[in-house]
Amino acid sequence: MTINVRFAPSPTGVLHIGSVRTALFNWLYARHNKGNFFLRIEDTDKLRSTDENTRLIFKILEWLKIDWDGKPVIQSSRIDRHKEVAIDLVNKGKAYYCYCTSEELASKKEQCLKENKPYKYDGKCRNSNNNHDPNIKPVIRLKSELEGSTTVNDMVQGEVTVSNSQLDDLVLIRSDGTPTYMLSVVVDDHDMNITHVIRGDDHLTNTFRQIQIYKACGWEVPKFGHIPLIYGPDGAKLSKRHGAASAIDYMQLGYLPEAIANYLLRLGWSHGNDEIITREDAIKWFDFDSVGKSPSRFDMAKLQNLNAHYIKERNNESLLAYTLPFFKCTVDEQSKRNILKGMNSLKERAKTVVELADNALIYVNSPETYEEKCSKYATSMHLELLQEIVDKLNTNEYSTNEEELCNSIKEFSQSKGVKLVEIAQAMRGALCGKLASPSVFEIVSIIGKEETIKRLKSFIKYYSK
RNA sequence: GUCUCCUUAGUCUAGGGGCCUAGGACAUCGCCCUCUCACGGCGACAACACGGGUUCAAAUCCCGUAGGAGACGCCA
Repeated sequence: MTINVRFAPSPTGVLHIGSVRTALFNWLYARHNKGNFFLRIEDTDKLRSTDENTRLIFKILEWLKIDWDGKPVIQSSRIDRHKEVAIDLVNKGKAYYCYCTSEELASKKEQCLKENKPYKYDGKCRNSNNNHDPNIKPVIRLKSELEGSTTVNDMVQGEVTVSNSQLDDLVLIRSDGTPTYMLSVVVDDHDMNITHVIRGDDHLTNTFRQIQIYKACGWEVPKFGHIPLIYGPDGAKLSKRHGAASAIDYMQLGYLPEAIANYLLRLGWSHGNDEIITREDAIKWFDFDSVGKSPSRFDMAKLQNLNAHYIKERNNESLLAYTLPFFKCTVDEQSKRNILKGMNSLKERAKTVVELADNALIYVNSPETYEEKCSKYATSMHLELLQEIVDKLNTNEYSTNEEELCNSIKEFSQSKGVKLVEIAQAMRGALCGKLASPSVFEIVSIIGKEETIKRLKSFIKYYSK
């Protein structure tokens, strides 16, 4: 039997990072089992759904290389089918028209709240379809089972049973004639031949209601896997105030898709002590036995660590290409070549590509400003030393070969009785405008004699005033 | 409130009666390397929510308690 799974986000908001993990788990499960991974856009809430959000869903999945099979199903295009199923259920006596108004129900609900009783639709219209106001547009409700219990054998949560007395007659079709989410998911999952419904565990209790719809329709109930949610560092729902909740934010923050995927995979799933997991291994190893039941918190520090790892792992050319859009200025061809030359050193200093682009600026422009701390290495002594280096560079006494220059400057510092760090830091300030960077000798070797002299002179001039 | 689920260091987790003096990773701290910042290497700190059982033996099984989360819409 072919395994069919689906990812069914609704474009009513920006794609949440937790949803991305749901997509990942679905995708991994499908690929592991050589099944299909379908995509369905649940856009039936037309008021809140936007095309922009839909576009972003595709963009992020593509970015993460989570590819889907076939064409995405647009739920709103299937409304007629959903209605048809509901009408059919009414005809079979499995559902009924309910003429209770929202106001009426709201007051009943309030009453229950006051009395501290759990609210449930009382089933007023279930058996009495007479004497209703013809002006009222009815909803269609499912006649759910009153007795017994419903059990889900969940791939993650295990066996979970709920008494049917907890469930009420849910609305299938709203009074405006549109189908509800509960109906739509069930019909679509059935029609799409979904064999395994893998989603966030906020849907676990919905599942019991949905199973009743399956049963009423006489359809086979798929397998379910409800994965725990992801929370923010404080245990509350992950949101903007924790840094970022939407997947697109992480893209813009300079995280690599492979880092996000690896991080998300390890949140709630594990394979022994493995931390860095390739796509291939993830597909090979992924299963629901190793998905934990407890919710996890999002930890930026660990994501950063993983991101730093994947930055180092990327080859320099592809990393540069990926980083280019993150530069705040244009990067000409010569600068690109220089960045590439210094990339090995740049790589190990960056936790995000935003940082990488920032640090790579030394190969694009001369420093525009000097960090306050630079003044510590701009005393008259430092400036004199730098001037001597400028002169020796000018007369070619010093070469710009990294190793040779390093040796020369070391000798120079010894002859002057000055610690190497004093000279190196002064040079760093002059070359970078700040006191943290790759090796100054490497920088000189990359930007070359002219540029080096220019930057040293500017520094001397700036601090001579 | 009702129902459902969860609980190993700050965080992600391994573990499924004896291999546990509880393992790994991130974070933190220290040392080494060192032209700065990083990388890397070495090391340290740090957890079985609590209370009862069952058993020769419990992080592991059972029952309570506490805490947390989710659901209870004509939202999805």
